Amino acid sequence: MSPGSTLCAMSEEHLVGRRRVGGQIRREIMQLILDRRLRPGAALPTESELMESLGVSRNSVREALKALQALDIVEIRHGYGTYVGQASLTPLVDGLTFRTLAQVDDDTHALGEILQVREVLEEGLIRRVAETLTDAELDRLEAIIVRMEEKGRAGQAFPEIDREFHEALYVSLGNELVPQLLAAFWNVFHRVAGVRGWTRDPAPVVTARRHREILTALRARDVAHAQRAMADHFRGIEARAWQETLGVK
Amino acid sequence: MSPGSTLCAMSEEHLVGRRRVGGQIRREIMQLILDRRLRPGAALPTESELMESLGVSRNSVREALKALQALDIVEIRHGYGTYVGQASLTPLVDGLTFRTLAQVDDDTHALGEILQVREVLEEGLIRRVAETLTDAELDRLEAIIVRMEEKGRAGQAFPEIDREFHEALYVSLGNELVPQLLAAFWNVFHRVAGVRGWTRDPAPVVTARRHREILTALRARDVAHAQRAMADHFRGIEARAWQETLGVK
DNA sequence: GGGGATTTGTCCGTATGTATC
DNA sequence: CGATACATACGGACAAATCCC
Repeated sequence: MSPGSTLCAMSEEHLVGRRRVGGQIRREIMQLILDRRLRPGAALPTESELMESLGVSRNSVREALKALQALDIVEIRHGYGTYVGQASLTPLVDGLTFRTLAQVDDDTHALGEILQVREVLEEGLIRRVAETLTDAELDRLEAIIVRMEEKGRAGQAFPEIDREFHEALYVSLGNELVPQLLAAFWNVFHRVAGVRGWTRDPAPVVTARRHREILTALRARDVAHAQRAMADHFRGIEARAWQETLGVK
Repeated sequence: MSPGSTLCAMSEEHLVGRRRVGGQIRREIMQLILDRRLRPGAALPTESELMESLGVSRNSVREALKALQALDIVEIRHGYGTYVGQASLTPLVDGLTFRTLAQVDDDTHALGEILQVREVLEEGLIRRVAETLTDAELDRLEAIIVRMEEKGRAGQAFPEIDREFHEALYVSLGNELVPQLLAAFWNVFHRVAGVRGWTRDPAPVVTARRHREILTALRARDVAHAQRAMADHFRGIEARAWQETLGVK
């Protein structure tokens, strides 16, 4: 396949002298990255070089780069250069956070939808890892839960440890997208919670116990039990969130 | 809570005369939408008005708007105005498509990860809807499958009908995020397949039969059967995709 | 259908801040 | 420290698209 044709069917020649439409320059820069096989972290041409090679002004190049930056497809370092980005799920987090916050009257519904997706995902995922988890991985989860319990006894919340647990749970899948998606949903939930001024977990000991329950089921290779424990965990999250919502109202 | 402080802790006064960093203007425009309770489709201030109210040049405003446009948070209509966008999952589709295409050597892995997430989601979702689907909804699914079978007998592929089926399957959940997420993954998969030049479904009759199997299980309220049928469906998709990949190699 | 007003799209030139060497 | 390369920002100008009268 000839370069320059995967993202856009229109060839370069047809654009000579004609004004580009929509996000044309954006797509051309993406195509440039693909054609040159640039990896995340690799340097892009400078703005001046892009101006010349694309035949557009600096402003147009910058607007396209800013759009690609918002998608985490490129990373711009002030005074240094532009580089290929990680194409992370940051735009998903930004979009979902904004959409949830925009539902000022009832964001409970939007948050509930995100929570339901997380629950469906984790319930299905834990079934898949329950049979393949090694003893070493179980021990790693054990260590994380011990830290949870310590924090819980001290009456402190542990959002980061919670996140770490769910991430460590699914490493054995070898699926890079899964932890990124879960982290994205987790971030949206906690960012919204932060903006809304919700208080920390009021009963960290209970939360730690729910995680312990999941690990116990996994050690026993009891898939059904693990799924139920995960579902209970989400019931707890829902209860906390909805209680806070009512409290604010 | 006072306006202008939910997305950014720094107050306006601290910015007077000081240069903004990173996506500051972007966040200020988002905050403006939130503060004014602007709904999707509502008109934003013009670029000139934003220049004045934010105290920055037109170029800076435009770069911020272009970034928000990439996130589908605003929609820009040439010669008309700027409007609040739908905050759809378009950026997720763009990002995942780019990331998959960037893995030139083996995109099988990246595509497989997306497929696995879709499978986990749909397997868990079908369990939830299996008990609540009404007869009317089952009849609607029936009608969709009939169209599939007609296309299949004619030897034609039916990607759009396939998508329609999976969307109709989960409307009873009342979760708006679910069909959007599934559609996003579906779009990434088929856009990559299109760029890679993969041929259409070689055996549409078989694909139609797998969908029929899902509906049969749902009519019988047989949750386990429905889950198995859905899993089989995905085995079929994987087989097709991997076969194509090997064929290209 | 025509014309004027409004708004976004593109471009140029210049000055400034920033990071690397 | 200076020199260089680069991104950031500003102001002005004109073109293109859309809407309204």
